[in-house]
Amino acid sequence: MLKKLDYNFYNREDVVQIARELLGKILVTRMQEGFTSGRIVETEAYCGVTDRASHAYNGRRTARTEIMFNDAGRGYVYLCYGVHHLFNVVTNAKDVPHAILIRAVEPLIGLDIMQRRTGKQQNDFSLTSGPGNLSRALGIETRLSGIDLTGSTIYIAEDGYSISGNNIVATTRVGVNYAGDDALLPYRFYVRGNGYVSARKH
DNA sequence: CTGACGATTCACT
DNA sequence: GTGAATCGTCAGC
Repeated sequence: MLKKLDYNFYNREDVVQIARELLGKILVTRMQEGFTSGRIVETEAYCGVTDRASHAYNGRRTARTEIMFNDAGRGYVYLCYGVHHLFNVVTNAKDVPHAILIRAVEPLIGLDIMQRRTGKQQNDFSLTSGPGNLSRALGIETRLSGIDLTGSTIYIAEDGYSISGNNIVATTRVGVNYAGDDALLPYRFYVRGNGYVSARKH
């Protein structure tokens, strides 16, 4: 049975620890097309004002990033390369702009809906591998940015499944070379051996 | 108002 | 491995 993660899960200080804990949890969307869900197998932590890789680095506060300065438990969705909708979870207290990028899930429910949304002919790993692909499969778009993750449209739940520490790989984040030394931080986590983990499996 | 560019993906060589 | 797609965002003028 599913138990939705509540405000107290998101409203904690250690964004890196939360990113690790999100592995094995279930991301659910309930849209017009129906119910879809997938188990989270890859995440990245973004540590706000002190993290050069974060959109909120150095307190950069704009219309787009404002949602990260909001209270915990919201979704932050933004458009990347004009094409891809990337889904993040906002954590920690109001005015502390921590966020966690969900980079890959393993599909659980609604495979037919996911295939329809993505137009994929086959059900291969690419269906929900990578932040752009999983958002498309689950129907997540930028217009949903700011959504309350304790609501019923998008939420994350646990079902008792857990991943042992030695099956969690910690490594550097993808596509953040511009971040100088912060690009070297081990803020990316994924499930060892899972086929849905996106590029650069080391 | 303008220009540069991105927490990516995919087709093609 | 390389390059194009594609457009909202944001700094700078």
